[in-house]
Amino acid sequence: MNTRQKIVDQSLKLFNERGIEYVGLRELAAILDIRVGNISYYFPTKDDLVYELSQELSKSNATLLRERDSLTMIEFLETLHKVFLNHIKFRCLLLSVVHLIQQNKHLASAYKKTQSQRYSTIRSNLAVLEKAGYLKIEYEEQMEFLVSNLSLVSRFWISEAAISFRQMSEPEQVRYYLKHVVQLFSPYATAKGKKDMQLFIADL
Amino acid sequence: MNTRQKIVDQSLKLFNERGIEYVGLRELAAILDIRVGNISYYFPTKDDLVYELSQELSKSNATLLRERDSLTMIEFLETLHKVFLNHIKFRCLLLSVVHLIQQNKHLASAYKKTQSQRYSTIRSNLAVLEKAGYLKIEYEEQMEFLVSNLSLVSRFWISEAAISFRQMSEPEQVRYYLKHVVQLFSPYATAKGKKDMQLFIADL
DNA sequence: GTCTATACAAGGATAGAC
DNA sequence: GTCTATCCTTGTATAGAC
Repeated sequence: MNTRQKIVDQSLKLFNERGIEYVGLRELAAILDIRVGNISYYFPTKDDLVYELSQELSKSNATLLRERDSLTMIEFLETLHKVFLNHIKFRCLLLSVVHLIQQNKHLASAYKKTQSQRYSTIRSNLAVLEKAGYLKIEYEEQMEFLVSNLSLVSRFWISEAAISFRQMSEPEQVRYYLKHVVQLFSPYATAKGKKDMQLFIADL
Repeated sequence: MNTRQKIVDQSLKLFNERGIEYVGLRELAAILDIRVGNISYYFPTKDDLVYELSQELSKSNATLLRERDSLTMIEFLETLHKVFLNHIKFRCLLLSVVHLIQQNKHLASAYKKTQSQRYSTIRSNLAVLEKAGYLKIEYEEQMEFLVSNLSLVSRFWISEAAISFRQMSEPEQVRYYLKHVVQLFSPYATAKGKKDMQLFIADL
């Protein structure tokens, strides 16, 4: 494996373990048995390295979340499951998302684009689920709320878990928040939708 | 005003403006026209200063959030409004809550205590609202969900606003998320509860 | 193109003079 | 109670070896 890839892989590992802000470049270099300047060669600043990681997360989520012509409730929830697993893989980014966006201009503008796209994709998916008879959404406000709450939970579930559910294993945390999302959708689900949700929970 | 208090006040101001991690003690000292060592005299470490701020937030929230024998839906929402205003006053803490808890042992153990207390207070308040005929909660899972989602939104609304709604003024942000919470409770509200919620929104 | 060595500024922390 | 001087660590920049 080339040096660049080694840096990316090892930094993700360390950042996930201890937080981006608390892993120094010298420590990263020491573990890879290279010198700091060598990291700077591939990534002039630490922000550039973090940006690279953020792009990997963004790409792998983009392949999961896309607009669909047809979609079952099960498929929707399974996609969300995969997105949550991706969040675990890049947990350091989600734990620092606020600071990163405030400090890392490059990352911020990329994030802004993906987020507004993500938002409308979720909305479109929910609309498809309604047409297919899984959801019953009466007012625009309800749609707005569901998209908004789902976005907030998706962004911050891992932060809350880090604070409040450290004793739980990662798969347990994922299950907990997936059930949480199912509960969020419950009041807006048809009988057909509820059946799918129960099946999904049972398989979890 | 004594030096200690000046340090607390000015640090909160600066931390809120630019983030705890990005305000140096030298800069804080310069603005107060004192020297770094003088800050260290009152607060041996930066963490100690931040801990002091966290205690102020904790205290002022504790006077707002307490278990009640009787409670109207309006009162409940007005309390939440005040809590959200408090969050704005100490926004630097909420924006860094994850890192603070992971790094600041003192703060972490204090937070753990208040949080579990907060959780059961919210649950108790919702139970009172149900008894008073504002809410209709059928399963324990629904109660669990409401408490859990309300906690998550309360903790992270300000982080999400910082990322996604920077163009909105602070009062607009507060209104947005209060409406969000009302929407969250809507499916579980009785006619009586819905009436109160509409009144609350109208007065916002 | 790849990597090392080294220097620099800024941050928090601390010992000791007054 | 206040301040100076100093230490150590971090991110960053760059000159130069191969």
